[in-house]
Amino acid sequence: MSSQYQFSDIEKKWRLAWEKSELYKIEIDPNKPKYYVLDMFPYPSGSGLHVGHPLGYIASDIVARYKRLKGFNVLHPMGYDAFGLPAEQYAIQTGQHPAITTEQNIKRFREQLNTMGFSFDWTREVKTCDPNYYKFTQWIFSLFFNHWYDTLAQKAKPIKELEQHFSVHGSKNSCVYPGDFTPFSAAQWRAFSPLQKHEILNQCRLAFMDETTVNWCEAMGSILANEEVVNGLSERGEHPVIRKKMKQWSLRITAYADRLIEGLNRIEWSNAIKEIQRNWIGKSQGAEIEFVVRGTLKTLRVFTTRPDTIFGATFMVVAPELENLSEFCTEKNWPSVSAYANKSRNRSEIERMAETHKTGVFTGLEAINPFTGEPIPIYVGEYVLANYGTGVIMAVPAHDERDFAFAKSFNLPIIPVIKPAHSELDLPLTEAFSAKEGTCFNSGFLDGLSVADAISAATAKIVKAGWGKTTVHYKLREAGFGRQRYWGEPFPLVYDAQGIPSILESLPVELPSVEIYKPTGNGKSPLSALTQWVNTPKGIRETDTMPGWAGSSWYFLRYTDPNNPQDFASKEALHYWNQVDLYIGGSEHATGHLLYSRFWTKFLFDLGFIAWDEPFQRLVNQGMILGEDGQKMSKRWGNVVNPDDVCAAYGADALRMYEMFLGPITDSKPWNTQGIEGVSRFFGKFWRLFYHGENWAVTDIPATKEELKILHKTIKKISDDIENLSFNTSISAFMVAVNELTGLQSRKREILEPMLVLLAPFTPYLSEELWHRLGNSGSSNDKRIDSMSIHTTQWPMHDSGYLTEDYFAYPIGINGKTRAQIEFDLNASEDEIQAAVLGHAMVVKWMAGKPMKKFILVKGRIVNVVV
RNA sequence: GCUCGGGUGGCGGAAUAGGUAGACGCGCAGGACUUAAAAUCCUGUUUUCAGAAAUGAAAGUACGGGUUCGAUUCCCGUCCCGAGCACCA
Repeated sequence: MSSQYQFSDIEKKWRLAWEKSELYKIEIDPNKPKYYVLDMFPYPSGSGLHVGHPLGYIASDIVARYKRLKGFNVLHPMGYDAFGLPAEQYAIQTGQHPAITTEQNIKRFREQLNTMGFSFDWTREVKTCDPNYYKFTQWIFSLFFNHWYDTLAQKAKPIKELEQHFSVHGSKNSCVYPGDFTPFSAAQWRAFSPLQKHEILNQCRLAFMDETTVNWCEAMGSILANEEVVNGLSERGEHPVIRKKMKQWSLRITAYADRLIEGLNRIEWSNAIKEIQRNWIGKSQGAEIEFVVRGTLKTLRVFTTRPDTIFGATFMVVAPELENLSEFCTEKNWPSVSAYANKSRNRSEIERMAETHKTGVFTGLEAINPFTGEPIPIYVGEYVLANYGTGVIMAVPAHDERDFAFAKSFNLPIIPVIKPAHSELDLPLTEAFSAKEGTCFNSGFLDGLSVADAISAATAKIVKAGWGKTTVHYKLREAGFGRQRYWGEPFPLVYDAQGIPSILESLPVELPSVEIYKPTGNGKSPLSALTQWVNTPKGIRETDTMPGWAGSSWYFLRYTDPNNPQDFASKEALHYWNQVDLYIGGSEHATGHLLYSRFWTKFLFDLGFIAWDEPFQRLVNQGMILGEDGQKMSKRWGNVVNPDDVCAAYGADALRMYEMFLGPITDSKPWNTQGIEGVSRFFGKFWRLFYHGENWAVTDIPATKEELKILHKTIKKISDDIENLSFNTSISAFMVAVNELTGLQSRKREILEPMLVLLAPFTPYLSEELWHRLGNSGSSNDKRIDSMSIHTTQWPMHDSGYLTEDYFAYPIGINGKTRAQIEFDLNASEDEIQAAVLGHAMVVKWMAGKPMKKFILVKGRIVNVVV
């Protein structure tokens, strides 16, 4: 056995030993409290890892190991989000089946993870592309299909119950979300054809077919989700994206909008992520108001959050995409209006956003402002969006910047109705006064009211007069759930001759093999070419596949019981492992995965499958590790550091320790290759506490009070720091302790053995090795290595008795400036201390004969003399 | 533009129920060991001024104010950086 620290031999030896003994395999154990610590599901890319990737895994592994040592039964699994575009793109390029390349990537990924010494229970590995897994993804989809949302009960209910309701009561009191179908009676329902029934039920199902404007990317031959489009270009590849009507499956996430906002108050996530989700859901409280179109029986319904400004509404604007646009236009004006509308419709998002000034066309019609009775012109204008609110606005140019700009270009009247509470407006206005505080004027019965009061007063009047109602609108859109792609979960359904879908009960519906992976270009997936597969005795299959986020929206539940063939997870496993206690991953998933997972969790909660409705109790977003030049690590900049190289040169323990030492886990910070030397030197120093030259130097001599103080101070610090995920400071504490012990030439088992346990979560290999060299090896015929592994021992308790001091060297300040330091017994009285301080030569000097005004003593902290 | 974070040595960063600013590490400088180098170890290292030195003084946590015996920490204003959202009525 070498007296030197030879990390490569040590790490290899223990890696094999741990694997052989299945050290990290866990089972339900009702006698132990559970702890579930999870890393975000990685996509097994072929390009390998850089040192930034494992950052979160190292942090979660430290917590997992710490919790185990504290006596918790820790669930710490790993798996792969294996469906998705990159594997498919690779298949298109190389003609290799994505399942094969994905499997190769997974193998390599797992090797890299194992090198770094993570304590994953690999018997629980899940892959979203495995039929044994996606069988349940398909099953959950069928649950969405078979449920509707009851707005009164605020939960999902079986569609059968709704059909029952319809056949007895018709649509009356059905409380179905969103419920904007034409009302019908029970008799009518019973008389409806299957197709008519389907069309109504489709408007109720939580998974439904939606004719929507989608983001169509020609280059990729697919629809993209809103979050996959950045500034009118595809996030991946930066291809142009246009808007296109398409029928596809969607999930009715907006039914859960309120609960998704509310739940944020009950979870420990960063403010940033909560705020992003709130913005994304974009709830606004307001009113819908009917404006009569002058000279017709028609009305235009607007949505506004500022009914207090209605006396200043001087025109209206309708969105060009509005279906029934022609109804709100005179015949004479129709040619110019429809020309404008067509142009807008065909313009891409980028073009429309690039437009700096407001455009529009007069419709020739006027509406009556219900409050003033005055007619106001109706325009069609691109700046009004069809898919938000009602697609129609009342424009108040004095108090809205966009309306102001529009009024300026069309020379429309600008009537101010709100002024600052304690000053006057400068008239004429040069810009909109859009503050949400102020006082009403020019506003009839609202004059003198504050904005808040005027909103309630105006709303009350609107409701009382029957002009409208209070409503809530959301920015959140329904979640498009179809991709015209090959490498994803097939939908478990077929359509009959009339196009009515029905669920296939026998799961999984396996993804068939194809010859050509490339999208067809006509908007259909490669599966549509497989006529034999598509045509079944029961009907025609859906050929879209599910999006990448389908499998990742529930994988954390599967880990609790990953090999269960009957259920997505057993009741017992779900009950025992419960919520994820700590979830670590990047913040880029704020509006995708993290929102969808919360949605699915709430849905499964409604159905009674799980007893909690938030998946991740505590979420931590790790920062990025930048290249040494301070730029993002990428091949393009040539600044990528490969963890394999670091492990080979310094060892996995050093990589783990150094990544944690760089700075707070949540911060982005640059990598510095020289910095890792510091960690290496620390290992050397620590090792030399055990070895003096060639010789083993640890003794059983009892430790001194001073040594015990160092140990217990460190136990307390490390325990607190891990709980707070403050790993950088715990590593400093280790270094301080080792420096102090080296100074004392302290080589006692009583100190070093607990120090090793403290270090074990950070440096699993080094700690295990020295633990065994200390003699914790059990008998040679003991086959179960975990009975003697440091990773199954107990975390030391700190004894505050060793930490209390008898004396403290007080800094003595004169008017707040430290001028001297005097040691006092901590039990000394204030009078005693004051007398001694005032008699001290330095104090006398700095008081310079001036009288003392005040004497401040903070016990154990500071003394300050005020003169 | 709006929202949320954040500005501390040459660098990564410590320290906030208000109490000795700069822990720990990197880098740098000097020294020990060595024929020499590497490795290792030791010492110093916020800035300015005075001093040969020990040391002493002043300033200092983006900037300007305020509260306080005392502010990196709390309050007000300004500037800068990062992230998110962005015609959402």
